[in-house]
Amino acid sequence: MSTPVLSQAIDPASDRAVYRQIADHLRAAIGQGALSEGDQLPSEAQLVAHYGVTRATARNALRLLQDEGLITAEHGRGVYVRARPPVRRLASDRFAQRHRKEGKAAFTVEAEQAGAEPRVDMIKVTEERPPPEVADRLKLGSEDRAVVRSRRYLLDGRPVETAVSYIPADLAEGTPIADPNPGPGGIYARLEEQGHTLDRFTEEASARMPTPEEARALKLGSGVPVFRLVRTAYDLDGRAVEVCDTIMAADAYLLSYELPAH
Amino acid sequence: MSTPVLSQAIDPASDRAVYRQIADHLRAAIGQGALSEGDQLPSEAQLVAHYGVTRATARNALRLLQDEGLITAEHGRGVYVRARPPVRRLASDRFAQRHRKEGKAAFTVEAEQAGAEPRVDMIKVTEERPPPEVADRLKLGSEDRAVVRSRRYLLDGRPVETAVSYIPADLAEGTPIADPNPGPGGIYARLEEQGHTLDRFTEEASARMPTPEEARALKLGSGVPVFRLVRTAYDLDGRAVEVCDTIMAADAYLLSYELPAH
DNA sequence: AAGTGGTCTAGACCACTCT
DNA sequence: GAGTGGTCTAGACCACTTT
Repeated sequence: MSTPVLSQAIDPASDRAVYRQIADHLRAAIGQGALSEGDQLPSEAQLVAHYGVTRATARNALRLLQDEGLITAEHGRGVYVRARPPVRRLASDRFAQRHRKEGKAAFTVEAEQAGAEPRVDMIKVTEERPPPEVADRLKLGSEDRAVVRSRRYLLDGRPVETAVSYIPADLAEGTPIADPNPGPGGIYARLEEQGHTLDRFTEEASARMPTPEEARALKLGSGVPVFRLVRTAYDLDGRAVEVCDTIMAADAYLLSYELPAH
Repeated sequence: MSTPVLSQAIDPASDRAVYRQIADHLRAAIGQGALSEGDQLPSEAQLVAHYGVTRATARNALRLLQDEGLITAEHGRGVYVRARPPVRRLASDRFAQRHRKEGKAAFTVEAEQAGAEPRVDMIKVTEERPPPEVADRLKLGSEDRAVVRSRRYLLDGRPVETAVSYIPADLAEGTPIADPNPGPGGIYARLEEQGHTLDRFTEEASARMPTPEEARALKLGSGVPVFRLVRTAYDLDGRAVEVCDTIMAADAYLLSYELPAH
C-alpha cells in the first residue's frame, strides 16, 4: 500500500524536534482531509522507513497526536484518525417538569428521542456522610448523612456518563429513594411526591483529564477530557434537595445554556 | 536528599506494565498529600536508581502523569506537582445589563472584582465571510459578510482566554464596532445604541484538548484541556446580532449556570 | 560544573489482530 | 505467520537551570 500522506521530508537543520515535524505532517494531513475519520495512518514501521528514524521517534510523533485527541492506536491493528462519537446535546431545559411528566427519567427521554437504547448500570446505593463540597451545597451539618446513589448510563451499550446523587437522609426516609430502583420518573418524581416541588437547578461545569478510574468506567481513549457537572436541585422553599455529580466524556457532549441579558 | 515518596517497589510478576506501576505510586503519593501542589517529584535519575529501570521507563511513567494533568516538567529544573491556577467562576448572569452599565466590558468588571489587572492583547479586526457554523447562527446568507474581532484576554499578564466575535456587517456599519477599540462598554454597548437591545444569549460549551496554536496562545501545559464557548447574542426582535467563539484554559474556569425546573 | 529534562539511536521481546 | 502496536534495555548527545 502506498502512503501518499508521507510526501514531505523532515528538515534536519530545523530547531524543531524531528518527532514534532513528523507529527506536524500527519496533523496537517488530518486537517486538510487527506486522512479522514476512521482512516488508518501509516504504521510505525512505515514511518521509520519513510523518515529514516528509529521507532522511538516515530512513536513519539504518534503519541503527540494521541495526546491532542486526534488519533487512537489499536493494539495489533493500527493507528486511526479518531472518530468523533455522536454528540449528545444537553439543553438547559432538560430537567424541566414537562419532560418529566410521563414517568420517565431525563436520560430515558433523551435517549429515546435520539433513537438510542438507554441502559443504567453499576447502580449502588448507600447512606453516608457526603464530602464537604456536597455537604456545603446541601447545607448539611458535619454529622448529617445523605443517601448516595451511584450509577453509570449507557447508550446502545456504550458508557457515556457516570453520576453520583446525594439526597439528605431526612428527605429520603420513607421513600423509595434509598432503593436501587426508585420507581417511575426517578428520584425527582419521588422528591416532588414528598412535597418538595422542584423550583430551579444550578449547574457548575468544569473540564479536566480523566482519572484512570474514570477512563476505565467510560472507556475513554487518551486525549479525551471529561466534563464534570455538579448540579444542585432546589425546591420551592429554596432548600437544596439533591446534588448530582456527573462525569461525561467531553467529546460526546455539547452543553447548551440560556443566559439572561437583563 | 531522601525521597520517602518512593517507599514501594514494583511487582515484576504483575501484568501491569512497570511504568504504570511507577506512575501508580507517584499518583498515590500526590493523591494522599505526600506530594502537594508545587512539590518536586523524584528526578528521572532517582526513579531509575530506585526502581532499577532505564530512563525510558521512568520517563514513560512521568509522561502518563503529565497526560493526566497531574504534573508539569520544567526543562533543567525538575518535575513538579501541577499548581492549579486561581479558578475564575463564570456566572450565567455575567452578561446581564446591570453589569454593563458603567461603561465597562464584562471581562474588565470581573477582573477588577477579583483584584486582578485585566489586559487585552492581539486585537485584530477584519471583515470577512464567517465560517458556516457561525453564518448559520447569525442567519446569514452564503455571501453575507461579518466584522470579525479577535483578541486575547490576560489577567496579571497571564493569558486566560482567546475570543473571536462575529457581527453581521450591516449591523456594524457606521459604528465603532469595526474599530480596534470599540469604546466604553464594548461592542454590546454599541449594538444597543444602534437599537439592538440585547434580550438573551445562548451559550454552547464543549471541551477538548487544545490545538498546538491554542496551547501556545494560552501558554497551556500538557494535560490541560480547553473549554470552547460559542455564545450567540439575540436582540429584542429575536435577531442574532453577535456570535462569540471563546477558547479558555479549562483548569482556570468553572462555568456556573441556572436551569429552569418548570 | 553538576544536575535536570529533551531528543534520538539500535536493538529486543511481547501481546494482539488478521488472514 | 506476518504485521501491528506495547514495553523495555543500554546507551548517547543536547539544552536548560542552578550553584
